[in-house]
Formats: sequence, structure tokens, C-alpha cells
Amino acid sequence: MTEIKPFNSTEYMNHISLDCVIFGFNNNELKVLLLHLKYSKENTLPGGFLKYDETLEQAAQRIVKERTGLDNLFLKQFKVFSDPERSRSNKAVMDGIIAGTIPDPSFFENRFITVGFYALVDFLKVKPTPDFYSDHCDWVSLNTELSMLLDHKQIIQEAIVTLRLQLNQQPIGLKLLPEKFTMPELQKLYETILGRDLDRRNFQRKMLNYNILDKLQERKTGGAHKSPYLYSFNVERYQEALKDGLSGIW
Amino acid sequence: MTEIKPFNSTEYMNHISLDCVIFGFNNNELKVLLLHLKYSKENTLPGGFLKYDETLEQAAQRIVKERTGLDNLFLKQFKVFSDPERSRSNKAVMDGIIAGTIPDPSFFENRFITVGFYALVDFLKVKPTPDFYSDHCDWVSLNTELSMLLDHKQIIQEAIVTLRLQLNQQPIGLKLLPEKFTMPELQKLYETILGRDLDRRNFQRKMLNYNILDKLQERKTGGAHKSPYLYSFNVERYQEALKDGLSGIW
DNA sequence: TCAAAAGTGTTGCAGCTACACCCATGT
DNA sequence: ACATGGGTGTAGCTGCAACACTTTTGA
Repeated sequence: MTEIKPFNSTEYMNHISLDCVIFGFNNNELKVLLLHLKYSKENTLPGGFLKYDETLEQAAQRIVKERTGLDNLFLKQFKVFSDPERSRSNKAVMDGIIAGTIPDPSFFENRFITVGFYALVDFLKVKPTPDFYSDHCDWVSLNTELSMLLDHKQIIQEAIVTLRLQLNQQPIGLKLLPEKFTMPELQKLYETILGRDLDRRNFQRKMLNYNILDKLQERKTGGAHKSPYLYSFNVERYQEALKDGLSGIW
Repeated sequence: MTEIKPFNSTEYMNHISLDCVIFGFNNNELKVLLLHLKYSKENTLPGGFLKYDETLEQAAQRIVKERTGLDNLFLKQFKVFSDPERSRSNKAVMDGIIAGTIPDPSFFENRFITVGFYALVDFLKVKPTPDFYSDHCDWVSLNTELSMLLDHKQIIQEAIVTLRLQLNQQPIGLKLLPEKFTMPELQKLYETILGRDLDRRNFQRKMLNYNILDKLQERKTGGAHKSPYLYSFNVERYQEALKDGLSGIW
């Protein structure tokens, strides 16, 4: 039997933020949309605060729309980051961000719990848009070594791990690639997410056996060498196949 | 470029709670540890609030320890539930829970964001302990039809889905079963989580091929019929195997 | 002694791995 | 013409599904 304690409202209140890892695939590289802060010159994930009357999912859609211009994106929460020191220990950094830009900078002295979301977007449809604190908003390749605000680097890492684990449960290819794409492009995407090379021919056979791709008559022209066929996802069959997971074991 | 707005501290503050789905396996059934409320006569998940200086993981350990007596359990966050109506729309219910029991019942009129955790415990080691609001704390089979507080039924459902998806990535068998167990028991656990029957002989071969089990000399006696061998997990090999996932596809 | 549960085997097929070979294209 | 990348094919192995048979136990 636990003792009873009076609740004090503010003692139990917390600030909830969201950070969105927006993935795009372009030029055979997996990229993340980042903001570059005016004052501290560091990179941050697009983020924001949860409003009192919205769900986290709605907040994430709102945040991502402001940076990309796109509605109704594929978004999933993947982890909550709640270390009490994750924001408090960086007051100096926060000061750098907000110096002279907001009326009540003491706001950032609070503890923040942040919910990590990842978004999968069609790279070419995005119009990167900076916010008030940033001088620009750009796609950055994951191969690039970056200086990131707070624990944002760790958040990106966790997002990638999640992507890898969910590769057979979520429509990752469908959401990251344009309508039409080539088999080598799809393969490169898988290789990037998995972090290792795959056999070209076995990959193709396996993908086709899933029966989730439509082979188009067109070929991709312009590049050097033999022109590859274009494919597109068959959305119904893809969604259907994902219910059990692609190549589910049990 | 987004317009700048002054931040108002409390406008952006939220109440964060945790709800823990504590799984145990006994008598060939998957069970969940639930509290039964004194006033409303409903069942709830063990839960609590995040304190200002702890991580969510620490809070979850604290909450689970109070109900089970056990330290250092296997705990994982699986989803945040943030629908603004999830708690507000149930003020009447909340009144029922707290009637006359706490000094500031208006506390429960607030909106609550709750983080769902699941815990895997060795059924026999747990000493179920009710809290102040509950008259008892018991294991309940998942086959039982239950009347649950708020969205707690949905939280349990989501926990089970997560368990199913993570069956090959997390040490689920290791944490839910006692030191020594029989192959039929392990199989029953898998069947319960997966929601369907598996072939006895193929299951055994597959499990043994993972090379994560040690076959003991002892057999389980007492039951009717032929006495089955006892097995135990080889922890190092199990953890090693999980790094790539059991039978990883890619 | 017999029903029910557990241990052990076998066979055929599907899918994967690891390759070789041919074709198309721009320089 | 040739280097490079893309399309297609095949042999062998592994592992799984779907089965049958034997062994042990308590009632």
C-alpha cells in the first residue's frame, strides 16, 4: 500500500517537444532535412511544441508541413527522449539560439521531453523552408559529419535503427521513392538503410517475388550505359503484403 | 519564415503519465498485471507520473517495482498516447476513482499524455501489490473479457502487437519464462503471442537451430504422460543472436 | 493397457546464395 | 570499340512444411 501524497500541478508538469527526422532519398543517398541556426551556427532537427488541443501526430504533421510544404505525410513516432539533462545541460547553447529573438528566453531553461518522429517524403516534392531561428533549411546526406544541437545526432541515429527494423513492416520504399523508379535505385535505398551491399540479381528476384511492383514499359534514359526499366509500387498489393510483413518468419 | 509568437509557459506544459503493461506467463497463458479500483470497480494498468528529475525509464522501473517488488526489469517504451480527449472525456470516471481520496481532485481534469511501456517478468517472482486507489492487484489472462479504465484496453492491444513484431528482436522468451522450462511451454508462449498454432516438431527444430538453448539433463516430472526435457536459455548466445534478429531476412 | 503427450526422422519443395553470361548505351 | 552498368539464367544448398513413427508416462 503506497502512502498518499498531495499532487502539485506544476510539479508534475513537463514541456513536451517533438523532433522530426525527415528522410528523403536523392542522388542515391539517404538525406535528412535540417535547419541551420542563425546564432549558434549549429544544425537542428525540425521541431516544435505540442499544443494543448492536438495529438502528437497532428503536431508532427504541422511541424513537417511548415518545413516541407507538404500535407498528410507518412509519419511515425519512434522514441521518447526524456533524460532530464538533455536540454538543461545545454542552456548556453539554447541562449545562443534564442538570443534576442523571443520575449521570454527563460522558457528554454525548463526540462524538455521530446518525442522523436520520422517522416518519409518524396525528395523532389519538398520545398525546404527555414523557420525564424534558422538562416537556411537543407537536405544533408547521412554520410556527412555534422555538428548537431543537443542530442539531435542521437535522435537521428535512433531513427535510422528504427527504419532498419521496420523495413519489412512499413512502406518505406513506397514513401521515399518517386512514382517511377529503377530497380538499382530501390536497391541502393535498401543498401543505405541496411548499411551493407546486396547482390544485384538476388535483390531483383526477391523484390519481384514479393509481387508488389509493377514493371512499366518505359525505361529511364539519359544516363550512360544500358537504360534500366522503370517500376512503380502496386499500392494495394504492397499494403496487403505488409500486413504480415515481407517474408515474415513465423 | 514563420511569425514569432511569445511563449507562455503553462500553455505549453502537459502532464505526462506512464502506463505499464506487465506481462507474465503462467499456466500456459499470457497474463497482464492489473489493478482493480476501489471506487469505480474498473481495472487499470499500473501507472504513475513522471517526476521532474527522472527519465521515463526510471519512472517505469519505479512504478513496476511498487506493484511487483522487483528491480531492474526488462522494460521498453512502445508508444505515446496523446489524444486530447483520452482523459478529459472521462472526467466522470476519474471522479469515481479519486472520490475523497486525494486533496486536489481537480488535478485529474487536466489533459494527460501517457507513455506506454511493456514489461516482461518471471511470473513466479512477482508479489502483486495494490496501491492506494485499488483494493487488489492481480494477474489477468488475456483471454478474459475486461472492463478497463479510459483507453487502457487499447494500450494493452498495442503492447501485444509490439510484442509480436519484436519477437525476433527482443529476448521475449528469456524474460517471460523461468530459468528452466520445457519446449512445449516455450512453444505455447510463442503461439499465444503470435495468435496461432505452430507445428510441434518444426518449432522444436527451428528453436534448436538458433543455438540459443541449453538442453538440460533433467526432465519435468509430475505431469501426466511422457516427461519433457527441461531447457534454459544460453544468455550470451541469445543476446548475440538477437543483434541481427533471429532469422533476419536481409 | 491405452490415451495422450513428447522425442525423433524423412521427404519434397521453395527460396536463397553464388555465381556466368549477354545486352544496351554514351564516351 | 569498349567500359560500364543493367537484364536474365542456372546449379546447389539450406531450410522449411508436412507428414509418420516410436517412446514414455499416469490413470
